[in-house]
Amino acid sequence: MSILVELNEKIRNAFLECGYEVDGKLVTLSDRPDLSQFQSNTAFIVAKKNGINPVKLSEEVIKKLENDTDLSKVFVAGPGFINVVLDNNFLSSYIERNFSKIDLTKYNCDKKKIIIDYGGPNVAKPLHVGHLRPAIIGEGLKRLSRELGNEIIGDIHLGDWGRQMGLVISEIKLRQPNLIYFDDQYSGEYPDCCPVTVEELNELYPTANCAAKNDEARMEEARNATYILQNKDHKNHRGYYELWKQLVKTSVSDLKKTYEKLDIHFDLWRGESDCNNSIPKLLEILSEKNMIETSDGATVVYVNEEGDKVDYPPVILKTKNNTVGYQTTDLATIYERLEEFDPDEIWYVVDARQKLHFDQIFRVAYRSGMVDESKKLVFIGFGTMNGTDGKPFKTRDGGVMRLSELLDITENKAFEKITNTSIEKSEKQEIACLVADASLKYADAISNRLTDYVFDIDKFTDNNGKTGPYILYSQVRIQSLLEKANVQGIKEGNLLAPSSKEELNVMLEIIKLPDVIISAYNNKSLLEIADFLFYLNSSFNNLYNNCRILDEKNIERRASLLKLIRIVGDINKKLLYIMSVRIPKRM
RNA sequence: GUCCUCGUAGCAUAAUAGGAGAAUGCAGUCGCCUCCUAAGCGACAGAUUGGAGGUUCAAAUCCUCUCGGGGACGCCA
Repeated sequence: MSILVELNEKIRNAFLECGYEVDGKLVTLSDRPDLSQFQSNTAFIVAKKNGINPVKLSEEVIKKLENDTDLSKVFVAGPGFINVVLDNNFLSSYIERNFSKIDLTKYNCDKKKIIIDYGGPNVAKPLHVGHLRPAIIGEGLKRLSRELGNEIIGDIHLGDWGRQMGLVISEIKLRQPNLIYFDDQYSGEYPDCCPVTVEELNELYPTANCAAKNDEARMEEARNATYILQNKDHKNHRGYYELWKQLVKTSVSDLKKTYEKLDIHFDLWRGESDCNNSIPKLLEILSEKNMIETSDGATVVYVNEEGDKVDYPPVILKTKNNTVGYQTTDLATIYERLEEFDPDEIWYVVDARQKLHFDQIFRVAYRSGMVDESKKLVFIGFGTMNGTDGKPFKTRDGGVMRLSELLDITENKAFEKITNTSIEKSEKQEIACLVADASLKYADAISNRLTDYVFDIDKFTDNNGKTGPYILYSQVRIQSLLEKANVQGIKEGNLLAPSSKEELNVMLEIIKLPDVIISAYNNKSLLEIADFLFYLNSSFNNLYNNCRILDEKNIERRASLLKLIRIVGDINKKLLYIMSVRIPKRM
C-alpha cells in the first residue's frame, strides 16, 4: 500500500469523526519540506462548502490525530494547511515491511490483458534515429505493465505491405529485369536467398521513392506492383510475393541486430501483411453495417460524427488502384488481435503526428461494433528527437541518420569519459556500450513524451545531473559497497529509525515508489520513473558522502545502513530494468 | 483556413483535483578527496510562468481574447 493512501485514510477518518465526509486525494507530498513531509488541503474545500473557517476546522481535525503514534507531528499552518510528519520508528518499520522485497504487482489491483504496438519499422527502410523513441517508450511501458502484473504482448507491427514495397519491387525489376521472380511463366521453386543485400535494400527505397515522385509512370508501376503483391493468390505473379518474402527476411534479420543491441525484445514480429487474409472479413463487417461508400473510385468509410468541429477525411479502405494502405491494415489488424488474443486494451506507441489517423481508425473500430465499448484503444503519441536546428536529427551531410550510427557515436563519447585507469580496454568497450545505452534511454525518458527534444550528446552523457551515467554510477557505487560488505562478512540487519537527516531523506524517497509507479502507469510515461531515480540516487549519494557506512562503529546501525542501501539498490535494479537499462559491474 | 499540441530562469524539464518563498538538473561563481569509486557532495546566484483581461480568500493550473513555435488535414506510411 502506498504511504499516501495510508495517510489519506487517516485524514479521511479524522474528517469523518468531525462530521464531514470527504473523498478523493486528500494528502500530497508537502510543498514545504522545511515544515513537514506531507500536507492536506482538504480543510479549504470542506470549509468553503460549509461556510466555516478553514483554520478552525483544521484544528478540530488534527485533534483526532493527536494519539496516532505513526505520526510524530500534525499541525496547522497558514490559512489552514494540515501538515504531517511521520514518526521515525514508524517510517523505518514501514520500509522494513513494504520494501524489503520489491514486488510491484501488489500495487495494481486491476490486472489486464494488453497488446502494445510499438516500433513499427518499415522493412523497406533502415532503422533511423526516429525509431529510437517508440522502441524505448514501448519497451519501457511494456516492462512496466508486466511488472505490475498485467499480461502484455509487444508487437513490432512491421510496415511491410504498402506502396513502399511496390516501389522497392519495381525498382529491383528495373535494375535486374531478368530475375526469376519477374518471369510469370516460371513454375518451379524459388531460391532461398535474397537478390539484394541489406545495404542495397536500404538504398533502393529512397532512390525509388525520389524517382517516382518526379515520374508518374514509375509511380504507376509501383502502384501496380503493390497491387500484384497484395493479390498474390489471384494473379500469375507469385514471384512478386516470393521476392517480397526474401526482402522481409533480409530486413528483419538486420532489424533484430539493432534491437538486440538496445535490449529491446518483441513478443510478436508481425507486420501489416499478416492481416491480409482478414481484409475480406473486415470489409464484410463494415458492409453489413452499411458503413462502406465509394468516392472517386475508392472504397471509403466516412467517420464524421455529430458535434464534430472538424471535417474528418474518410478512411480509405481501397484505393482506386485496388490496393490497401495502412488504414485498412490497421483496422484488419485490430480485428485479428481481438480474434486471437481478446485483449482488454490495445496501446499504440506512435508518432504524435499520427493522431488523426488513429482517431479515424478507432472511430471505425468502435462504430462497426468490431471493438466493444468496454475495450480501450489507446493512442500513445510521442514527439520526435531533433537536432540542434529543431529539425529531425540528421547526419553531418544532411542525410537521415541511421540508428546504428547514432549508437556508435554515443558509444564513442561514453568511451572517452571512462577515466578509471584500472579498467582494461576491452572491458572499457563493454562499459561504454552500456553507458551509451543508458544515456540515450534515460535522456529519452526524462523528456516529455509528447514534445520534441533535442539530441545533445554532451548533455546525455554527462556524469552529473539527470542523466543515465549519473544513475548508473550511483548504482555501481551501491554494488561496490554491498560487495565489500560481503567480502568483509558484514550482514544487513533490521532497519533502525534514521539517525541523520541524510538517512531520513533516503527513507522519504523510498516510500514514494508505489505512487511513482502507479502514476507512471496511469500516465503511460517513463518520466516520473526517471525523475524518481534521480532523487532517490541523489539522496543516496548525499548519505554516502556524509556518513561512513562500512566504518560505522555501532554494529546494529551499520547493519541497518547496509539494508537501507541494499533496498535502494534493489529499487534501482527494478526501475532500470523497466527502462531497459543494463547495469555495468563497475565504471 | 480549420483542428491538434506546446510556450515556465541562458538551456532542459517539474509542480500528481486551484493552495504556502514556482521545484530540479545542466551551464555560471565559490568551496570539499591522508577516508567505502571525486563519473561524487555542498553553497551562491539566476523567473512579472509568452502577453492582456476575468473568476477566486488563493491561478503556472480554470474562462475569454491575443502573440509565438511545432504538427495534421482522401487514395504515401
